[in-house]
Amino acid sequence: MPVNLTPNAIAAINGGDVNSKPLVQVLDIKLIGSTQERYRLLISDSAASQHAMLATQLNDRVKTGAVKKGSVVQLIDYICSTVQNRKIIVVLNMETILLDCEIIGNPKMFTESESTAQKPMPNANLGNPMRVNNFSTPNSGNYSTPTSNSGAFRAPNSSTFNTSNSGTFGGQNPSTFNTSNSGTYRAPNPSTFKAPNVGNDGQSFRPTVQPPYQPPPNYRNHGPILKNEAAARIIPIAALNPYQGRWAIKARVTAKGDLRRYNNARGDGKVFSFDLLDSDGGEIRVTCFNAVVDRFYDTIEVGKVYLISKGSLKPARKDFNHLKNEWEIFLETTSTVDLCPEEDGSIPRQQFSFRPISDIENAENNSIFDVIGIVMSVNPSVPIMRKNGMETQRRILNLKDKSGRSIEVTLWGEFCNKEGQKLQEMVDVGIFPVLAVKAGKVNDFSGKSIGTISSSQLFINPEFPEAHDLQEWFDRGGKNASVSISREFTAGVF
DNA sequence: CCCCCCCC
Repeated sequence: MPVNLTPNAIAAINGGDVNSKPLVQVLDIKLIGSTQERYRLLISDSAASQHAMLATQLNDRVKTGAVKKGSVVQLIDYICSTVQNRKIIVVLNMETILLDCEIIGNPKMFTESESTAQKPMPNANLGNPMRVNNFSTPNSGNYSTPTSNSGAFRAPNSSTFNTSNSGTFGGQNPSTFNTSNSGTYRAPNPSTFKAPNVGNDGQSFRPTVQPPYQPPPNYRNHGPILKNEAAARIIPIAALNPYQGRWAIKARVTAKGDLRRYNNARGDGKVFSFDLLDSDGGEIRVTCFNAVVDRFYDTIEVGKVYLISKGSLKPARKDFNHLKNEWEIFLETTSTVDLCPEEDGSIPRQQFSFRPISDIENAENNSIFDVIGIVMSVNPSVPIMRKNGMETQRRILNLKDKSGRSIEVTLWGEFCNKEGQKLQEMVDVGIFPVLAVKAGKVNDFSGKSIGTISSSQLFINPEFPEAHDLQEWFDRGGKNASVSISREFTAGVF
């Protein structure tokens, strides 16, 4: 991951700076000290390097592997002092931003002569002029077009798409739409399509590490701020780990699970989870229990962007969590969740990895798929009594794609009354809408079908290139030919 | 700390 170390940081610290919280890289770590165990680091700002003593309370960071050779760290509390006529940096507190990183730049050992010539350290981490951000388009919350829409969708302006190898930018450029080879692409925010085509010049990528999180104005200036409560830097979700002290992430909610109550040997309680995606494509599940549910459940809305900090990281249980992250965040009462009211076009609404329906034929039971197809028929919602005695809604529809296969899609719960209802109304008047299913779960009861789970999302007539291709295929005759891979062909109105 | 994702 690309990182910009703070330019001139070493010289600035030698010149007395104690406030800049620079990003530096750890080039080396040595255990020293005779009476007390102590670590000496060699730190670099990519141009200059210098030795630094680690405060002993941070020894565990080295021992647990939370910081190692190559790590990019943010110095939080530090001071340059002279020991035996040599200047040395003492690191009192720091955060690991990236655990592993190639050596950045070609740092040379810092010398005093440079210190006299030191320039003020630019506050490079407090803002990035390259950053393309903050489209003012309101947050629409979903891609769905209104029911009254004829089913036609507006093809996005092709000039805002980058169908070549845009991997260099990692999808960070909000105007970039990476549809290269893997079949994975990141659905841009709708506002992206209306944005001017800026930043494709190769100059506009921004470092992965983002500016420090500033608390909302109404929480500022409420008495003195303790030094260790200074704003945590926003880091990529992909860089989160349990050994990190303070962190903040800025991410969009891509899915929100229902509030569930449980009763087990440990007692009873309530729980809900939601899924996050950030501008670097990192994803992670967040879970809240009991009092924390009360605190955050109503705040969290799908499609909105939040600044989140002070949660704890636990290993993700892969059997219950399909997100690409080995960790899961548990929020606590001290955690903060702050809505970012301004739309951030750099964070996609979803990342898709569409697979042809024909692939599901041989897919493992319970595997998770993203599919996109044309809705051929929609059955009415029916109440289903669950084995635990709770009633829920079920609605089955039939989805067909260019692979020439169709499949039953089972909507559960609220999906029946929201998207399901809308889809039924469209099909009832002869419109065959495009439906994208994010994170559907494969079921193999008598043939294959796919069902919604709490992480699922449905998009009706989305403005994706795939949707456009599908519609064309459909109009050219795809409408009339397909083979179902589900147990019964849901004979519909076509 | 949950862990349900449902039905035939």
